[in-house]
Amino acid sequence: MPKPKKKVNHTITMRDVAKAANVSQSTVSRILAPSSSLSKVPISEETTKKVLQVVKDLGYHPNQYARSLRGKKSQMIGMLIADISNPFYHPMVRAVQDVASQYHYSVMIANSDHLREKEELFCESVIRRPVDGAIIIPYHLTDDDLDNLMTRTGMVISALGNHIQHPEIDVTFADDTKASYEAVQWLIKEKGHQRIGFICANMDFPVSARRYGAFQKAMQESALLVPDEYVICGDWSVDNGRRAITKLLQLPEPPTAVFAASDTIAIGALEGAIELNFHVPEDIAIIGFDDIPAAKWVQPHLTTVSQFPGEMGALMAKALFERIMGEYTGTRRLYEVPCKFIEREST
Amino acid sequence: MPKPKKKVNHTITMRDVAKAANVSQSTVSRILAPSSSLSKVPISEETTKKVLQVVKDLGYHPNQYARSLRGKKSQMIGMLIADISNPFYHPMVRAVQDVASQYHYSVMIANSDHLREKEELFCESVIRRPVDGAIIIPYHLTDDDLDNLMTRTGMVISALGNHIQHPEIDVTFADDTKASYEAVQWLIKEKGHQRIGFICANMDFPVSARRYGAFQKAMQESALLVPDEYVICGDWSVDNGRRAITKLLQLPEPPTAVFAASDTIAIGALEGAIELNFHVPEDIAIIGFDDIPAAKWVQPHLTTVSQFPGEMGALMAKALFERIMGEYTGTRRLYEVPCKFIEREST
DNA sequence: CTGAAAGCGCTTACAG
DNA sequence: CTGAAAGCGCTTACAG
Repeated sequence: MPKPKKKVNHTITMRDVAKAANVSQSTVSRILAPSSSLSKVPISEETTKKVLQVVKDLGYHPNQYARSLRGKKSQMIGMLIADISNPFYHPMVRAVQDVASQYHYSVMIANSDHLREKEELFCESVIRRPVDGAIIIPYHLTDDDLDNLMTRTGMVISALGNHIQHPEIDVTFADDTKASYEAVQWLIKEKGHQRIGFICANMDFPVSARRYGAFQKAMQESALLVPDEYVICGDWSVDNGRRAITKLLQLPEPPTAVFAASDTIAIGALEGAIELNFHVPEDIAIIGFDDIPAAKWVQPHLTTVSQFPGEMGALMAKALFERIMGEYTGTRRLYEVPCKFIEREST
Repeated sequence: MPKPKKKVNHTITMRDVAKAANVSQSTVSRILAPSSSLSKVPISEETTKKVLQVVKDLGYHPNQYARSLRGKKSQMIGMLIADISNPFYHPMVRAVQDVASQYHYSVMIANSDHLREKEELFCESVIRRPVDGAIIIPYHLTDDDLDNLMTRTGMVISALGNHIQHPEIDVTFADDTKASYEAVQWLIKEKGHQRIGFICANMDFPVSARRYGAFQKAMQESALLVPDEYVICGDWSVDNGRRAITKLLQLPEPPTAVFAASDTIAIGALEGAIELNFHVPEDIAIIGFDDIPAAKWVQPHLTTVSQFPGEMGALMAKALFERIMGEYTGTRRLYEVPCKFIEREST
């Protein structure tokens, strides 16, 4: 255990390195600058070697705040997600962090909780502490908001969700509309269901609305009626699924299948149905969405639609860094990541 | 859709505000500085009002890099965890983020993956970009490493795990040794098990070693023998649990109960056992550790030990901010968070 | 109560 | 190939 020594706390600066190596600060800077390799200014190999040795001996690390202030690069990206506790985001966050660390970038993560207020807070915080780029999953933020952010800070943006139309923002999105449509169609055609319910979060979420639209389209194409009581909105929680299924199963004429807009909702529905002594899938079939790890841990294993958030995260990050590094400067690119239907035991 | 306008990108600075309000930059700074409320220097109410109005009109936000460079505060904390994809950390990360945002602080998260190399990378990155404090879950980092970090950057640290002994680092820890001991004892005394296996990650993890020690202690006190084959180490994954249980159940004399050092391992064990047509808990009882959400989704619902990572995160963050704010400056504080045994159906 | 000035640790034209 | 100097946007003694 180290004994409490007084804090000398003499920060080692570039000047110290320069002094110790008998060169000017400019020279040290040129050698250490991230752009030094591509720099026009050549440095003698001898000097470089000497300086690098001193840097190592002193354990010097350049102060990033000074760099950010003086130069334009912050070596940091921001990431705005809804909620770090949502399992859907984990592979995505992890993928982004991994790509970032390849570039020696740090990631600052903020949660919006789907609240406009917190999304705006994020914008403010990247204005105060400009980042080189941001990966954003916008719910309330509009193209104009993002445009404002970009012109104001000069940062580049990579977004999730094809409701973003800004000409300079790369967009990655899951083809969940098609996947939802096909899943419902599968319930009808392959499994012979006629009465199908739909449980989702609030329709304010583009996601909810998209999947609801797809659900309705599939039903209508088979000339199937969806009574109002068959559609229940709430939030993304397990509890919402449990409450919803309880309501549905107590209907005079309950549905024989349910399409849930997320696995957490579906798992709640599964639990609720079992608690009410219904058999899944015999009495009631359940389809989820996302394929979170727990989907294959529950009994019966959940039929669901896999979304590849890790892949989406990697795509967003790659697109972002291509722009940050100046490797791409054109108009927006669209990355569609197909979903995959996974039949398990709950249907 | 906003049309591509050329980037004027004139950063609004404090000088702009000063000019517009007809005061000096110093005055603007005094009014906006985070410490302004407690500042010794008084400002006339009129000036304050005028400046604040201009700030609002211009949409000015102070540049945090300049602040960090000039002053000592960065308005940012670092957080080092093993892996953001591990469900155990989610409530903890979330709690930390929530406390931080109350103080208008941002959180920079880094994953160590339990790798010394990545833990050192974290240290380097907070030297380059000094934060006011850090929440660290150290595996390889020693008291000396942390001491070095503190004296070098002046930051304060709050850590998880009572293997950290540094006199100035507040430590939060779960009482998992006692909880493990009691869980195993419960299997013996209440459930009458004599042959109990133990599955964990690598013994290099203090966590593995602690829980293994507690397991052995409980067994020995009941004069129960633990054959070497009953103890299987690997990693924290579901797969490890599945592989381990397969080995255990194929032993000539398999255990009748298994204590898994994490829920993910336990869930793998559960799946593996069921795949081999064993009944849980009749043929083999399984106890996990952590109480991740999925513990109550699997069938049979997993008996486990709850760990309250959210509470631990909140405690660590609170302790940290007390030091950052200068409200506490004394020697290290210890926060022991008791675990809670949760009997469900897998035992 | 307010302002002029120095300086935080860097990068980058400008000179040589 | 290298150095002296200006300046990024702030905060904070130092003066008044």
